[in-house]
Amino acid sequence: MLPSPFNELDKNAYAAKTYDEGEFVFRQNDGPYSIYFLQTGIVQLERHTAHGDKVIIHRASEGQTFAEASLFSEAYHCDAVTITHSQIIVLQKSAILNAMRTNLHFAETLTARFAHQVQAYRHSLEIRSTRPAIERVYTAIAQGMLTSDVISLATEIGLTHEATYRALSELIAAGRIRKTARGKYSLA
Amino acid sequence: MLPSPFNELDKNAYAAKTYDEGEFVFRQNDGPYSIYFLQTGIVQLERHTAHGDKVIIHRASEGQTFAEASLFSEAYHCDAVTITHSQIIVLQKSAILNAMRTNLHFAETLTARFAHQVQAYRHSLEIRSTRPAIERVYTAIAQGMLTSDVISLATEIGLTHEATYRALSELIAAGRIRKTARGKYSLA
DNA sequence: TCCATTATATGATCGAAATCATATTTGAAC
DNA sequence: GTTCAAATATGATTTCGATCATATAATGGA
Repeated sequence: MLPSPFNELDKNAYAAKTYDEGEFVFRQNDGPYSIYFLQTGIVQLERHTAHGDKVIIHRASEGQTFAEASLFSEAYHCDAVTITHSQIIVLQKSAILNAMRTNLHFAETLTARFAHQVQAYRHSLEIRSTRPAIERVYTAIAQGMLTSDVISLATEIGLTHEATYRALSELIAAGRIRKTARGKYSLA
Repeated sequence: MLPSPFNELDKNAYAAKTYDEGEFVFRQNDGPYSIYFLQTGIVQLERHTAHGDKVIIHRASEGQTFAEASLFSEAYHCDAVTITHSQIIVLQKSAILNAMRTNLHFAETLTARFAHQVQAYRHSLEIRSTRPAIERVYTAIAQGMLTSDVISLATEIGLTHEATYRALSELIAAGRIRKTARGKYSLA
């Protein structure tokens, strides 16, 4: 349920909590006390500038952890607000830091998790910079990114699903991919 | 010169190397032996699919490290090719893993580095998804992202410099920002 | 089984940003 | 001081993808 290495933590190192839409999970300059695993829902991380402008830093979605960097800072640097009703596992910062210091395997697995996330985000940025859309979709198919449905893929690569469906049609017409089933495609 | 915590490594844990344009820094399925700090130049990470398509995973630019995730894998999963003549510091994987296991401070600083990179990439993805361009540029200015020149900012936020200059003009016309000097702007 | 919802798919239109072009300003190099 | 390159800036045009619309097929629940 919890992603590795957090599943190795002692049970009392974390607790499940539910939040209504619009609740604050934490506030800028608070704590930081915890990092978070979002089981269901959406949480938005926002910062307020000196001029009062709201800046959205990140939108966390289901299955993601957030506020990891607060493990290494003296305060949260943004607000976290639930956009929908959300179920969140709250992981004690102190417990994680302690596990990092006393459990070499935990420490290494956590570092690996972050390193792989860096890799994945770089990849995401790269594919989102691929233009035009037809090449972006082709690249995504070539990499086997169409694992669930086309709409999810579209979101992942930063296109509307309409643009993605159109690109898929054009790729078929050009003989570059084949349709193997409804919503399933493979390279020609 | 080397970003923290790599500057704490023993001198013989790394070595500077120069590569001509088009040279391979490493190849898919090799090693992995090392991670890399790119001092000057551009390095492209590419993968080849079963169908022979080249997929660009990431373009590393000056001042960045790359292939960090290979610390935790049994082989490089892509090729690294220099796009321009490049100066690279090659850091021994074994030395880094050793430092992680024997030096708690090194381990924690490395984990923090990755966590902060995750945070930065999430932020980058978020701002790049901000539409229209004028709001993206405003958000960037509000966050103080214009630290060097407009062209660099444009690249950072995923716009052409023309679009960025135009957005800046419109923001001035709308009274939302002020021009403080050539190429310098602040919130109105 | 029927109904509601979601995914798939394509058509039409529009607008935003890329592209191409050009001028000016500035700073660095010689 | 002059030259050259790079950054700043704006204009004209085009194109790509977003948006809005609509239809069908599949899926899950009552």
